[in-house]
Amino acid sequence: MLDAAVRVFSRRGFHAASMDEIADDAGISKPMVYAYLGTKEELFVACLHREGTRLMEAIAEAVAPDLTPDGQLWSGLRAFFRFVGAHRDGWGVLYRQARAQQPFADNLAEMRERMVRVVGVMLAQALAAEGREIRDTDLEVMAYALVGASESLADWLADHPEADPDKTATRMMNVAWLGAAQLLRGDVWHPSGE
Amino acid sequence: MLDAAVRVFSRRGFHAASMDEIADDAGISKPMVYAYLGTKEELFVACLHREGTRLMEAIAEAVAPDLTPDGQLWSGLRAFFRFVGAHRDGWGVLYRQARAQQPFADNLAEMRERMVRVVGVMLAQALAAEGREIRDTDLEVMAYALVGASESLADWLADHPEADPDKTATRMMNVAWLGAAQLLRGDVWHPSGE
Amino acid sequence: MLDAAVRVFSRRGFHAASMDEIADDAGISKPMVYAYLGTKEELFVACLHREGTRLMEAIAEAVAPDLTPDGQLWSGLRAFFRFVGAHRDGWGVLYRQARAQQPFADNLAEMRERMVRVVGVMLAQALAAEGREIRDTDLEVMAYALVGASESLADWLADHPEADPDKTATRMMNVAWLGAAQLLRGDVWHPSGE
Amino acid sequence: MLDAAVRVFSRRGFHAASMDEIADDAGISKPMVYAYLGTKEELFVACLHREGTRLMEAIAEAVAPDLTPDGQLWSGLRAFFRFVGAHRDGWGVLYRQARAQQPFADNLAEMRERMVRVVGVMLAQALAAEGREIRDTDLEVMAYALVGASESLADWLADHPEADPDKTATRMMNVAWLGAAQLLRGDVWHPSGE
DNA sequence: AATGAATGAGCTTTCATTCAT
DNA sequence: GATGAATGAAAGCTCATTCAT
Repeated sequence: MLDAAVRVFSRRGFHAASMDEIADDAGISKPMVYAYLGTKEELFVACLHREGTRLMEAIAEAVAPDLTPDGQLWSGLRAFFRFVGAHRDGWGVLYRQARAQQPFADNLAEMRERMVRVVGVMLAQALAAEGREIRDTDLEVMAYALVGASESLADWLADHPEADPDKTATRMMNVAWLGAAQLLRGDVWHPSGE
Repeated sequence: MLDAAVRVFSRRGFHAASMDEIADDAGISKPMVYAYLGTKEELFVACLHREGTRLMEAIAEAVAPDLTPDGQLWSGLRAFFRFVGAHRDGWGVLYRQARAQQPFADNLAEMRERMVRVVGVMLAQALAAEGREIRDTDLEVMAYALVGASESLADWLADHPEADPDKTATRMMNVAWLGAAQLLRGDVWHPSGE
Repeated sequence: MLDAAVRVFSRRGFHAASMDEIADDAGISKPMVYAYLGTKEELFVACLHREGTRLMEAIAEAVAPDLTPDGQLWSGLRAFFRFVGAHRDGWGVLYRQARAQQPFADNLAEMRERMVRVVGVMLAQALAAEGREIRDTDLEVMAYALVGASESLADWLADHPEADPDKTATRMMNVAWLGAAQLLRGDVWHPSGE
Repeated sequence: MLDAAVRVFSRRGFHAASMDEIADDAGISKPMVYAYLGTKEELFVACLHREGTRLMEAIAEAVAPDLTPDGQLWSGLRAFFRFVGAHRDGWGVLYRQARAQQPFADNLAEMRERMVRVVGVMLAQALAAEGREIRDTDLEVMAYALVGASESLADWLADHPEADPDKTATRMMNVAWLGAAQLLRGDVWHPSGE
């Protein structure tokens, strides 16, 4: 039943989507939508929540704890891009929508935090394995950058229907891991002469 | 006068923003807004255009052609994060809004393409300097990832008013450049055993 | 429910009539008006159509094909003036409004054409009965004049609530038929000495 | 200066005409329009008045008191149709407009009354010349019918730019005068068997 | 004397939301 | 329990009308 809502929100965007169309698409009457899922905002949050959960589960399932750090990252990225590839409409637009509609910024922020935390843990483990450490803020920002780069490529993937999710994941891995690997080794770039 | 519009669009989002509120915020009457800037859509495009131009100029001004590749990237990133830090509203309108509102996706896409192209050129120059080359698609995707990571950190910066733009730029540089440097040297990560 | 619309359009004119007033007058809420009858223009066309159809039917019903030509004309005129007398509002909408509002001129023109054609056929039959004939343009203009005279008297009737429709019809018949009868006999007036 | 107003009212209709366009067309600024001619309604009345006066004058000038009754009618009709032919826009639309806009109904009614009275006088003179008389109401209605038929043909003329005013006048004369002549002779049509 | 700039008020239209059946 | 019917509220946009220069 949420499927209809996701479809319509994806197709039209949050504001342009009308409860009429959602009810129609779901094959039930409008009052039922209100009875089961409440306000339009609540409905959107519900969509967001479900899609977010599914994504998280898909990734969590893929990241086996016994893998090496780069193996974990790779598995996670691949799962992520596969999910986006399979739910181009749902994910891409839900995400893009949520980012733009102030009222949902918090819901989204929370989701992103969770992803950032997961990535952060991976990085921390990798660091520990190398016997090195890094400031928490740096870790967070780095994780942010990786998540952001992934989101951006996810957008790119959603806009290029013919693109291959796995290949996209490989590319992201190259950008991410090689950079990260350097950092993990202690190589640090800093502005020269300042 | 566009300032008010940028503020309100950023605060509310495109749809939720009402022309009444924009007029109020600007301290003029609604008909004046229409007289000077036309339709709500045209108004938004005008905001988009101005903010985009400002951002581009800020970056272009910073990137001196006689710098080394990493010097260019660093200058560009620093200018970018400084701009975002100083124009949080503008950034909100530019990216968070425009990305989600179908009608403006094109305007935004064009701008992003320009940035991606600029970054791509930098990378290509660096490659040439090393005597190496890379497939165009890979270049594009890589540039996309860098731009995306920057956008994401920009969001982070916009949400953390106390954060320092220059420090954020440095962090981004670390993620970006070290990773890129590896790639430029020919190191390629690929899924093992698949 | 169209009744309210006809009343208000007749009272205010197309432009000056507000959907609010129509909804009020109908005792329902504005969105209902839109749900049932669509746009203001569509609503007006609907009014036009209904009133026009009613008028045509009233006349068609009255004009029995087995009557003599003057009997037909008389029956038609009587039906016409009775209708106008009974539906003063409707008449107002039909003619006074539609004639002036460019977008509806066509709808009206079509109806008037139908009336002109009917009158033209009557005249032609009468001519044939007398073994005479007349140029088509003359016929059309004559029919036009008769229809116009009738419309004018209809206006007069609509403005004089105490006037008797049948008497008005008789008067119109006198003007119309005696003049026509002359013409049919071949008497033609022409400017002397020119 | 009224010319511009007449042009614009003709082109657009009363409501659709904007004061901006009128001022533009007149080559002066809007406040001047208000200074010289007042409200939009007042402006329209002024147009109506001027056009009406011109029409009346054109007719009055043509109707010499020493003519025979049919000579007077003919001269009047010819002047009328010539005027309409020469001012197709102005007259046709002003008239059609005024008829539809409630607020101006009175102004228009007054003008029409004047014409009816003039025609009535002609008919009464003709009657007197024949030594016959007729009830006042009948006279009025007859005059109304003639005026109405003329208006209708004027509309027709305004819509057929290639039509010849004098020919139209002749046709109207045929319809009008032959019918009237009969009536003047005492021939009266009345519903048979009722 | 003439105008550019400004606005209050109003109109059509659309929805999220709820009764009454 | 489910719905067709209904509405309050608001939004975009326009225009007759007037100041302040």
